[in-house]
Amino acid sequence: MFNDPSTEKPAIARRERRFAARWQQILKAAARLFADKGFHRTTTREIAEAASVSEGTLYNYFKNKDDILYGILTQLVEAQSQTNQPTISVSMDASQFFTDYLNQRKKHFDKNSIMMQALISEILSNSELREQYYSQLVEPSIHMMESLLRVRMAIGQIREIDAAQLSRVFYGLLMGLFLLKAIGDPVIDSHWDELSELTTSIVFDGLTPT
Amino acid sequence: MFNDPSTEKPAIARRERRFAARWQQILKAAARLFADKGFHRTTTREIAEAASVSEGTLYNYFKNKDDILYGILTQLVEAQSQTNQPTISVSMDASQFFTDYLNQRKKHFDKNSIMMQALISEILSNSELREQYYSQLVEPSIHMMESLLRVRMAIGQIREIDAAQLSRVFYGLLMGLFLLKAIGDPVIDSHWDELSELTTSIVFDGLTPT
Amino acid sequence: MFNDPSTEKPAIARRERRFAARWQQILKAAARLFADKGFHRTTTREIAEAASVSEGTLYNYFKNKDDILYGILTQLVEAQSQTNQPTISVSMDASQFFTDYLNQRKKHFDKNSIMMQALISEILSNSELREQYYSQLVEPSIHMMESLLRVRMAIGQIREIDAAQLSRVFYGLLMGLFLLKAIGDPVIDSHWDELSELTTSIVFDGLTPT
Amino acid sequence: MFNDPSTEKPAIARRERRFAARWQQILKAAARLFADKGFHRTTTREIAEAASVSEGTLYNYFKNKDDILYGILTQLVEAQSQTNQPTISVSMDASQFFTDYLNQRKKHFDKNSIMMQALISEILSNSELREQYYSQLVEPSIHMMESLLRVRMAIGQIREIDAAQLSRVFYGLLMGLFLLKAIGDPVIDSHWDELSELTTSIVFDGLTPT
DNA sequence: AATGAATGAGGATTCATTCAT
DNA sequence: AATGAATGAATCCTCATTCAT
Repeated sequence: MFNDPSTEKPAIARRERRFAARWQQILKAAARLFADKGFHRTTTREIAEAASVSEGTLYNYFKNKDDILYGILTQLVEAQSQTNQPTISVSMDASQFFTDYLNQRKKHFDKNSIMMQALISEILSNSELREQYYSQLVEPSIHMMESLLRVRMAIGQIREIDAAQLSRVFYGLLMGLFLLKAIGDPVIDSHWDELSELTTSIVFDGLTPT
Repeated sequence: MFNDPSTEKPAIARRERRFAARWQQILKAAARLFADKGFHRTTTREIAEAASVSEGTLYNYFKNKDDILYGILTQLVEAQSQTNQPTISVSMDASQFFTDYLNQRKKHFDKNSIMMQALISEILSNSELREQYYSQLVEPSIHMMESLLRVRMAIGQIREIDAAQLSRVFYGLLMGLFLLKAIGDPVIDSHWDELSELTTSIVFDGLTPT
Repeated sequence: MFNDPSTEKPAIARRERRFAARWQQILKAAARLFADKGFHRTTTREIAEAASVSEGTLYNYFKNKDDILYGILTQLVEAQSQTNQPTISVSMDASQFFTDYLNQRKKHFDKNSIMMQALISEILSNSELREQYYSQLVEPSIHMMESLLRVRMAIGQIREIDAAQLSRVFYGLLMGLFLLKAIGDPVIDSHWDELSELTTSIVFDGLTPT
Repeated sequence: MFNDPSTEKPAIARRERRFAARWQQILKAAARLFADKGFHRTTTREIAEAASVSEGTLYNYFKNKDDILYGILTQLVEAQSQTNQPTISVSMDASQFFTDYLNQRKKHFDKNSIMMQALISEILSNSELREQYYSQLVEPSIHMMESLLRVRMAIGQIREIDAAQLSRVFYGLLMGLFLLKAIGDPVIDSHWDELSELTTSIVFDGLTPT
């Protein structure tokens, strides 16, 4: 009788929004803790406290502790899919494009660094998570990079190299720098913002003196 | 009663060798398990079983479970200090030298990959271990690379770039490729042996078409 | 949402009562076991079983196994502080007063004998517990006894003796008799109720024949 | 052939003496540790170290850890049986006799206080040990005291009181004072040497003012 | 939907005892 | 007879998960 869709749907939407907000709130708290002390050293009690909810409530939003980890992955995938698209203009100068691309990746790292740090450690010791991480985050990135490189090669802006390998080398470089930062290297940390240009300079012009 | 060194010292030496052997045996077993399922998902019972000793025996060789981790680190440090020395001949062609260096690092990675995988995950979530890892393994490597680069710059074999940053970029590249392999990228895996040359080619000659 | 104190406070109070009840329930069970087989021979599993809770629940009420011991001490201190007050009427005949006092202590012993037996053994081998026991239970008792004695001396009901030492002798006597009972002496056990009078008779009239 | 008893027996005796010496050495070390930290908090490794022998050697001298405790008891029983005899002279003045007796007990306590402290805690939580302690140490002492008292009563030196109970009261008093000292009462500790006279004075002359 | 007490399986660690050398 | 490494049962405690309120 009272089921007026015009009032009911907003109610559902509101509930969904509330749910999503709480979900995020828990996720954020957990990510911060995972990044800080690692997944296994973080207790559900700590997560609950940090998220200002009770321990029981966690289980209304996540199936179990592992599920929070997968939630962070999902979040990261979404973040990346939003960042990736608006990147390229073929006409642009190749090295400028490359610097831009690196900067964009760096921005993405910076913005999501807590979630990435929350995951990275577990990725290396949890094979299921690792596979999902690879197929949902790493592979798409590499594939996109690969096809961008192919385009540049096709129009002669960069020389012909195995694009599959080249894209891996670049992706590896990015991960490596991120890792080195995470491990606490002071030089990387203090020059974090100049690294894109340095890398571009190395990669495009080479080390051979002119 | 009669402290005949010719009989007593060997007895002590034998004991020491037995101790070292057992220590290694446990360490190896633990490293394999840590690399496979992570430190926290590995139980002391599993380590004991894999090392064919009793659980109690573990504690005759290691203060606690964490101590095994530090033992692996110690082992890695030793392995690296043995690998690092015989590196360079200044006269050599710069890009050849670079390829050799990468190959040597790669060999080191390959030989100690289990121990590295055993550590890497924990490094990212255990700050004490991380600091030790950085100061005992990463920093020395980077410093060595840095001084090698300075020499090459001084003699004009490579152009002048901030050596501190450059060495980080290279070290990051190495770590990143190792990580990408650990994460299971098939392209990296199947071309693992060609990567040194590819990387040298990129880094020295650049991507710009000639 | 509406913080109606009339409903909220009782809820908290109810929780507190529930907590206190469980706390007591565990304490009682533990005290009985400690008194019977000693602290170290009692396992947390046994305590849990005897208290009809799970092992984990113990740790919602006590920080660790030692903490149960300190809980028993706390309980004893409270019991004593309630018993101690209603003791004296100065006008009373000195030996009558003394008998009354002994009887009162005896009643206290009897009522709390399980808790005392639970503690006594550990007190002798755990210095921190011993110090707390001394300062919270023994010393106050002795001090009270001492001041009572001083009053009686002042009004000439008992002769002048070092009150500090005298009160220790009495307190020691009480402890010794309690111990002798705990050790299982049959004579003490069967004459437990007459001991106050006997002791008074010895202490006041002396052993010298009249 | 070579079994010349005149040389063999001393050899055996020497071996026995060596055995007894080691046995004592271990016992002393253990008693000190038990007295200090309690039986359960003392490990066999600690005993071995304190006695300068290996852990395995302990088991050549004692069946198990408990057996060391019974060894201490045995030692104490011997010590007491040697102390007890040369005590009394009926002719002596009763209160002098009593002071002497207390002093002798006190000396015994002082001399064996470490062994007593080693045992006392366990006695209260180990029923088998307690029973042995009672029948071998407490009961004989009480019985001796009782018969001494009966003699004094018979000759009219002290008035007629139930000797069984009286001897318990005295024994309890002694134990209580010892306990109070063990618990760390400073007054008892600093007046330890005057307590015999004070006690005699109380017990013989009573508290009633003359 | 939220709470947090209760649960109990699981895990690291200790330690008395054994036994090969 | 002495040693001390090896053993593994036993124990305390933690923590993810459940469920009654």
